[in-house]
Amino acid sequence: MSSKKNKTSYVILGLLNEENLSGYEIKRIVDDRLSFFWNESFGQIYPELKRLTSEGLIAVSSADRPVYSKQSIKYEITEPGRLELQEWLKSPVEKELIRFEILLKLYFSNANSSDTMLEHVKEFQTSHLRQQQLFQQFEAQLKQNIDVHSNHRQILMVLSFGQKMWEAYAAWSEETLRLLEQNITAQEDDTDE
Amino acid sequence: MSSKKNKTSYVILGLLNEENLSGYEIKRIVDDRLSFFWNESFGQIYPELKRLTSEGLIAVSSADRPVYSKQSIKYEITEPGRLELQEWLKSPVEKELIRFEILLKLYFSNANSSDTMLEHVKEFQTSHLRQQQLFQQFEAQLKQNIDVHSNHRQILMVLSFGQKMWEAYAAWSEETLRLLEQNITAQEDDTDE
DNA sequence: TTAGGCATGTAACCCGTTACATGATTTG
DNA sequence: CAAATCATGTAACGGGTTACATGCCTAA
Repeated sequence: MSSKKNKTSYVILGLLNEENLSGYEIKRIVDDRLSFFWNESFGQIYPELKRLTSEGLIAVSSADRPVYSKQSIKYEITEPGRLELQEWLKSPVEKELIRFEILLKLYFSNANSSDTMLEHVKEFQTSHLRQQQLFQQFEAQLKQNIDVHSNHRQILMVLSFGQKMWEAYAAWSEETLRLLEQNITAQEDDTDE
Repeated sequence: MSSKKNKTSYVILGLLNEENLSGYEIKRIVDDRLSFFWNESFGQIYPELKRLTSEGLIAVSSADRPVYSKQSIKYEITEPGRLELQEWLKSPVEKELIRFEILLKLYFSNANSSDTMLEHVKEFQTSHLRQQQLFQQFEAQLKQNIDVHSNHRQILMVLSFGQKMWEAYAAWSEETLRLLEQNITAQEDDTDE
């Protein structure tokens, strides 16, 4: 009911809606599966778990917490929590937040710094290629045992977004590397004269 | 020298490196030309201008501040400021920051909320199409009077990134809308039986 | 003359990361 | 048994948005 929560709370509610999890597990799932478009830190997750518990949107799961495994605290979503999640799903999507430092640097660079930018773009290219490959494994797994009754279809749509982004990154990297190399050769010809 | 400044300071230094500007003009330029991968608010710009001035990296430009136009304060970059900018250009690029709320919602949605998601994706599609068209105008302008001696080439590389992203957004939107529509029809068939 | 854009600035607040602290459990 | 990983949590700090306050200037 008391809407306008921070996004971390919805990440928690969304994940708990599927299965009972501890704070640590939530962090791992976000890192493993959502990291290409989202991230959370422990410093957000743990306090938020307490807050959501005090508000009754989630609860410590006694079923998942047998005496012999004390150190991990699993949480489960409550009915009010599910309602809150559904309401958020329907609310308007906020504009995405994007900050590409590499584009900022490129924008402020000039012909003289082409060699520096070349290195930056190369790094950009390889790091994204690595990330893309990791996600392709996950995608292949999902596609094999697709379950119509869970949200596998939705997850595939999300991964498809990532896939298209990475393709765009790759195409841009190659194009830009070519252009920067041209700049460098042109520069060298200049100084030769 | 005292490195590790916030990003706002480099945006300011980068823009002042091209021409003398006021805080208000800086904000407008960021909104007009960088908004697809960066943004700044007045609450960051004005205090940062003061800080950079007190550090001697920029200075109030007396030349650009004739008595008759008092209300606008133009700043110019200093030599130490240019050095600081060059150092930052060479430093490693920080990983980009991305948060797509629409993907979060899609990830946590299920077959039952396909109609809601359909609306969200439609909104996503049109808003990006609008933005893309605005930037295509700017790009066309730039390409006509390309100046080799300023950083026009670099700006075109940045715009090409945006172009490829928007193409990816468009392709994903269409693909996803089709899939969601399929979900909805399948759902209706289900309830018909 | 009044509305809208130009222009600067501050304060409150929220968000988010990082560093730190602590301890249990597992594995080589 | 030592190192890595699992696990929870807090505090400090810095980043960044929003709201607010103020006033000038210009064009309908």
